[in-house]
Amino acid sequence: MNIKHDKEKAIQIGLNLFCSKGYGNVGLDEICKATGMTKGAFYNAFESKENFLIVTLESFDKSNTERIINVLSPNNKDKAIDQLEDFYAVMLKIQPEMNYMGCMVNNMMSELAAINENIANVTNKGFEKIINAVEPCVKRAQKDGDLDPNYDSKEIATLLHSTFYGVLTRAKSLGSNKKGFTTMKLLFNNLKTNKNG
Amino acid sequence: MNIKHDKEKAIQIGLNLFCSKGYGNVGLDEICKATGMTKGAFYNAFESKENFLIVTLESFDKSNTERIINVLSPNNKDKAIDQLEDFYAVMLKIQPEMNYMGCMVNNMMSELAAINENIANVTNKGFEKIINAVEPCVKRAQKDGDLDPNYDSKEIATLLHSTFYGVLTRAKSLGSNKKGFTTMKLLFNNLKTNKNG
DNA sequence: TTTCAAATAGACCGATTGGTCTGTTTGAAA
DNA sequence: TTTCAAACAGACCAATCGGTCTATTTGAAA
Repeated sequence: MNIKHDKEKAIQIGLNLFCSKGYGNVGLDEICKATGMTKGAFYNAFESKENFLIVTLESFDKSNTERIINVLSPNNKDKAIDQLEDFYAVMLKIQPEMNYMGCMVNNMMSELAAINENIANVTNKGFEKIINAVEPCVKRAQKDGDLDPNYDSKEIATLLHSTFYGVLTRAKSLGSNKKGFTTMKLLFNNLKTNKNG
Repeated sequence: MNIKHDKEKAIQIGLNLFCSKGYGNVGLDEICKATGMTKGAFYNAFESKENFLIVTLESFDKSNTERIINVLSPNNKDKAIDQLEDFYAVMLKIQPEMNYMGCMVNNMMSELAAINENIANVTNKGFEKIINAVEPCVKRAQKDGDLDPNYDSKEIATLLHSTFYGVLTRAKSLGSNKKGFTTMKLLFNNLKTNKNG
């Protein structure tokens, strides 16, 4: 009985639903319909809707962190600062085709952290992981002289991600990522030591 | 019969509830309990829960815009750049005592814009109003030589507010505004033309 | 004082929520 | 082939959702 595969698929579908519609706006019936599961199958695989959210969040966390580390790892072609700028540009670019899902950690943080301590803890840790994944590339950009080495690399990473979340939220609401590119570009231009870079 | 006063009070209470808990996480029973209204009184005063949200959003919009314009208006004491920096610092500082309400426009944008076109329109307009309220002060800071005049003032205002929303969201989740001050400070330091200002 | 529409109270409604429970199917191990 | 626990189907549940409805109260105008 290969149930592992179906469970993973369900997690992916849940991730899409939660990100594009929000946790409270998606009911169990919709989850079951979208995943092709019945209540029986769902509750055999997951403890509760909240547990499903947490499992889904952890799945996002893992794959997202891996992708960031992969995309921002040192290579011989790209400068660190360009990797950073490209990373956010690509993430923003794909939003329309992924239904403006944005960043699940931030989405759930915004919707649920204030009323659910459990989710607050998970999302806070998820945020921290993202920062830690971005930070090494920031540090390299600082060593390259493209970002000011006098600032803490983790704080720069935090600024990048905080701004990006604000940008994603507005893109989702506008149904357009166009203005977001300008905002991120402006942030990078101001962070760079060489303003004509 | 002076119902106007009660209605305004209800709007303020609703604003607090929606901002600190989210729209979907607050039911009509809770609204009625908090405002001291009955269902009868509530539905006599407002068309629906969604209409109540919109009225509440418009109320926030109005008072928020007025406050921004007031706080960021030219005066002989403060430089424009300091007004801007102080404004965001104060807004962040008061978050703990206002139950980390954050910015209602952004909160509702995040929670509802993707599934409710009506709310998306209202929040997009609200966002625009905020930017327009901040922009003149940015322009003065550019004239003062404290912000780079080569950038569009509205885009700088958009960057400020987008970052601030990311900061507010994380502060709410952490239950602490401490890290937020650092992030906003870092943004301002990088935006300023005189980095030792 | 009488009148009457507006305001209010709160029982009530159908729909939906997350979740449970019982019976059935499945498939690997014995 | 028999066995049996895990997986599954889906009817069912109490609680809650936003909202309605009728009876009652209110208070300014006549």
